Amino acid sequence: MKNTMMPHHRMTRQRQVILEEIRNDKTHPTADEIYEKVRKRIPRISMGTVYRNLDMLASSGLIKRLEPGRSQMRFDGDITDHYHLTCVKCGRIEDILFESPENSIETLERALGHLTKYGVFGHRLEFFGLCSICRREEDVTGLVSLAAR
Amino acid sequence: MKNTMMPHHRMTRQRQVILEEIRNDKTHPTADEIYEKVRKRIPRISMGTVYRNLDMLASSGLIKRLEPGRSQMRFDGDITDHYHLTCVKCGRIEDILFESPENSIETLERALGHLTKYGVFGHRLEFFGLCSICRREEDVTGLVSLAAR
DNA sequence: CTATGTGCAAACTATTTGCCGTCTG
DNA sequence: CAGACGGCAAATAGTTTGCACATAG
Repeated sequence: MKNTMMPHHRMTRQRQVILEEIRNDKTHPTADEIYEKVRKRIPRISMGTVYRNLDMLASSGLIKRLEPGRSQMRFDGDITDHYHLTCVKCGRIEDILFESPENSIETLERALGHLTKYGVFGHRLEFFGLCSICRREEDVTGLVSLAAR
Repeated sequence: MKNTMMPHHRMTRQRQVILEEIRNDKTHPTADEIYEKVRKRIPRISMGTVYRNLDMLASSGLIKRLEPGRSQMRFDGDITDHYHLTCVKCGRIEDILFESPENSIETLERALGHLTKYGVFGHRLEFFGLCSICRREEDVTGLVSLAAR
């Protein structure tokens, strides 16, 4: 009752290396950042191969495709459920790990759970703010005035 | 204590018509959909002008720029706070108006409110499911199996 | 008047694809 | 050894930009 006519996927060296590099990268890299890293190990690899593999790996669930509005796609080797913070200053994407007093994420997830009853199967929740690096630079200097996006 | 060196914006006919067309369109149109509509009223308008004005209108807050991952930008003349449902089948974007028993959105917003304490200024929350049109087609036939995205 | 905006066309960026030879299973 | 895959280069799609003229305020 499964795998009827499913194309068979091979684990080529290219695919293997791409997967490894994404898994070893906590920065949510773009396709060309991945390309550069992989190229150090497989110099003649092409961008087309990288994209094809990113597609394949994402649709088979081995990696996650992030889709920040506007800018390019980014990829995440961490496929466990978590949210991201997109930095409004530098564009970097960080994981959000709230162990807040209010357990906000749990409240959120509970609320989101209710929605599935109304025809919603999934959601994407993204946060905007300053990443840890930009927060440091910004310091007490000035608070960022943020147009809601 | 304001408007120091701010460029002055003119309300040209092009800008006016673009704004009108977006405001009269509940479908969250793409740039080229807007272009086609505007072209019926200003035949010689160019795509460049449409894009420049969409940028300007969005950054001045007169319209909202939606940024569905992958696909093109879409725009919304309704700038009041609301969430969207992106149809996983046809890509259409609908407004979500939950007046659910659990008041899920209120719970959500309350939870999201807490996060601002932790350096998050804004968020984007998108839902995935079937839009009203595709829901009708799908009928009782088959439930969509949805990879979490 | 003059800075802001327009039309046009060319440029750009990220991503996708066709072709054909290569290699995995 | 067949079908999946890779390299290469060209093609796309969406969006942006430089330029010279037009126009709102």
